[in-house]
Amino acid sequence: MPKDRAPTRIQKKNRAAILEAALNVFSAHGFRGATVDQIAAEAGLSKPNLLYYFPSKEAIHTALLSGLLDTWLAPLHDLDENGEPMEEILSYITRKLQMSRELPRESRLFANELVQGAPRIHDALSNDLKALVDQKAAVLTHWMDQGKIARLHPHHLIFSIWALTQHYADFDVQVRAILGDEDPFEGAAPFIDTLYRKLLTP
Amino acid sequence: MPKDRAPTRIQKKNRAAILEAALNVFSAHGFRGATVDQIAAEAGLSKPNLLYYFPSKEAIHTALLSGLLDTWLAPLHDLDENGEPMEEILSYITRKLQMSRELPRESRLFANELVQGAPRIHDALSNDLKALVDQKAAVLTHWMDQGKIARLHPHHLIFSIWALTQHYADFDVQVRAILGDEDPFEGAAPFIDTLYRKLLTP
DNA sequence: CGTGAGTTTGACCAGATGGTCAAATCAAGA
DNA sequence: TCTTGATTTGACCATCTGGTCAAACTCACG
Repeated sequence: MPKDRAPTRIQKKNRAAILEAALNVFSAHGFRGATVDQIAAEAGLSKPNLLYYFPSKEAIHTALLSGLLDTWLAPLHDLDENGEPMEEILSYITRKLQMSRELPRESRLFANELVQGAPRIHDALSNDLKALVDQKAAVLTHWMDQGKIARLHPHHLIFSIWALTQHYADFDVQVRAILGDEDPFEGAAPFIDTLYRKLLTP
Repeated sequence: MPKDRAPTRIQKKNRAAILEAALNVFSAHGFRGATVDQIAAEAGLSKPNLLYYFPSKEAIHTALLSGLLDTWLAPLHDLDENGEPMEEILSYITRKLQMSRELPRESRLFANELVQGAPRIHDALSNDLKALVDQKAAVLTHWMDQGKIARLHPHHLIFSIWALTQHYADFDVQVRAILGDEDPFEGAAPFIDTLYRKLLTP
């Protein structure tokens, strides 16, 4: 394992290649379904070489998840309590849907983890995520108190946004099997926009 | 393997125990993450004994999925084109949400399969499921033409119902981590009901 | 009972998989 | 160029896993 110094050119390149490959493989097959050989091959490294950069399969997975969690929650984080309520929420929704289109692997990585009980990120959920959601729920409640948006259960409002947007990334195969040639996001964007306009109008 | 005769008392009991155990294990760990030993142990059988009833791990999985698909789609199947539109749809939603509460393992079984690209049920999706959804989408469109419900993309309307209801089964850990003690379904039911009343009112 | 089909099991196997290690090779600064 | 740490690899290992098999056991029924 490399010492504690600044990462070399090669270290940077290989670590990045490994994480990129791991994202492909873990998101497509889940933790248990992914093999170190597969990740190594996709990263263009031999298995022992890969294990020179990360001590174990688990370590790769952990590095991936924690590295992506911030990216994943950024849109919610950006929800601005000083902005125009309806506009803020619709823009949050747009960004989430965009992430489902542009980062489906990340979405499925988390989906895989969650659907199997989140054995490796349970802490992050009940600490960091809960704190963030509670905070934003308070903002939503405040907007409701002001009569700016319809009164609804703020947590379930957030869940509904997650469900509606991530569905298109996580269950992509199903959506495409049913829609055929039609681009899922073409129809999803206006549908979801309409839905929340109607729902949130007081 | 037992002959082609009527199943004996023991066969019935053991097959049922195996499928029940398999549902537990597959829904919690996915196909690849589940082991035959685990299923056998949970069914109270030895591994060779289990493989006396099903020829392979794959066969158990297939039997489970195809056995449950009908159950899973029954609520949509029951959507009655001759019923009162709003009432029919809201009742469909209620039944779907109820399934998330009462049959979360089944939901996660399909979720696991779908999120990993549905390698084992791709055919069922683009044939049976697509046909059913297209047919019900036509019913929805008809109701929209009659002005009974708001005009929306029918397929995405169906997707939204799936997303909102199944979210509570598939991502149960996340929902509970955020809600704490609060019962997810207590809040979800009225939230979703309100949502669709607002959305569908012309 | 006795008997034949149905059921169960311990021992076993081959391949896959996560991980190790010493030796070989490479790269960059003195 | 030489040296030293960084990088890479082939060979190897223990364990896990899906699956097999022959032998043993049990059950239902004539």
